[in-house]
Amino acid sequence: MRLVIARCSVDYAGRLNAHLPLATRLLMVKADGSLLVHSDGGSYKPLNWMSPPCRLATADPTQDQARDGITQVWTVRHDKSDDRLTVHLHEVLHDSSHELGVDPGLVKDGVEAHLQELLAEHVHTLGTGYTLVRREYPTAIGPVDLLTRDAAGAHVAVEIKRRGEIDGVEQLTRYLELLNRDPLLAPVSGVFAAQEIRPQARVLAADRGIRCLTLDYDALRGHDSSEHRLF
Amino acid sequence: MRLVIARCSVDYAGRLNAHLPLATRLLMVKADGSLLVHSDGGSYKPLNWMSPPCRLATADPTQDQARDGITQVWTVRHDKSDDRLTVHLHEVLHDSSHELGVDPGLVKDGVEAHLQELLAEHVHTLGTGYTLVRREYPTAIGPVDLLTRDAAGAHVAVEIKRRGEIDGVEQLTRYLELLNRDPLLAPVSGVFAAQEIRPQARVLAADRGIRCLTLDYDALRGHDSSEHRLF
DNA sequence: AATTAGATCTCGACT
DNA sequence: AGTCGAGGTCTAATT
Repeated sequence: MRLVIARCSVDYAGRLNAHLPLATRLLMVKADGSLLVHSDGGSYKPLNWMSPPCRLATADPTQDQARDGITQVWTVRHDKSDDRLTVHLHEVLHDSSHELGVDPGLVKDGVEAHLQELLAEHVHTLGTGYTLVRREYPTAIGPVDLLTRDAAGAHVAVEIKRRGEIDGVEQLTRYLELLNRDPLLAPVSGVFAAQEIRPQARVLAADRGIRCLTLDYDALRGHDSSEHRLF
Repeated sequence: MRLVIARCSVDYAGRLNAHLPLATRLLMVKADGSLLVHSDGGSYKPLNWMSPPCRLATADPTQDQARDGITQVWTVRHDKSDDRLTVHLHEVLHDSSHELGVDPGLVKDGVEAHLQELLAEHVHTLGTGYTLVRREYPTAIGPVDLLTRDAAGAHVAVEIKRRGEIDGVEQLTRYLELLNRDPLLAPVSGVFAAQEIRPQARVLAADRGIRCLTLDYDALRGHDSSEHRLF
């Protein structure tokens, strides 16, 4: 990885055209030739970048460019498309290279799949006497996250999201419509379960006769009988 | 901006839990206290990060941690949530700080809205005798980019994209289906206009009887009567 | 503050 | 290789 701090202007041409006026920025050249242009604020997204696979070429300025104070011109071209990034460097304030090696990568925990797993394991969270029929119960338009029965034996379909938004309620509605056509299952009611449920989703769920359930991930995990931790 | 190259492990706890095993990485500390952890590959997304507003605290290792080879412990806490990022530094290979100043920011050009504006202005690009009915013609499922009439007075709906892909053709198909139900408009034909049209999209468009039109952005802009330039 | 739609989205899974 | 869905999505515009 090469790190360059430089006063520079940047132009991107590809899916759109974009221009960065002259200012001091970080230029990060990764081992695969990709380039990131970062300012000293904002979020994790660079101001400008070129994704791999791509190639970086550095060139001397033309006489005209040199007269304008440009000392180097970098051009990064994408291998597959005609996207290109052009950096005009005026002044290099720092330049260092570092050997990083291959990264072992990220280990994640706590995604939707895990919530489903946990809720399947602790189906009593839905209410006393609930039992699990199966996870990923298949329907014509895709699998329902959980199919359960309540204490009275009536079927209850559960849709699980990390963040409960309106489209999740729509999805569950479609499942319920389909499941209720099956005389062996009907009547099937619905539960919309999520760590956080948006007000609008709550309103729509209420309108559709769907119950909302806020999940406490840590509490569910705390009672996890298998007690398997990723780290 | 502070740039640190270090052998480190990283843990994130917040909306999910994630762990990065010990390896050499770039730690970028921005002026607003935000932290980005980058490897020497991948796209512009960091392996791990903390977005502003947040605060970075550095601490000495405990005796146990020091015994494990940890020389510094960084903790970044988000101001508004309880998200936190913990970095255990084992070996610092580089450490430099740089004054970047405020960035003037990105100037974008060539977005879909501008293409639409230009094509509306130069509706003859669609063919001789074409006239504009209106931009953003409303339908039940959303506005059609352009509704026009050809030289013979027949209606033509136009969908505009920067890059024409298959979903754009699907979108236009749905509009055409709807517009053709209106006896005052029918028959309505379609034009799929984009700077670049993918082969697959071309095939689907042909199958649906939709004409494809490749837009030359520079040419359209060159004839722009208003001649307003962003830069 | 909440919501919506777009992104040079990125990223992973599945076909 | 394409397609689909989710993301610690992020981001900006609009209500």
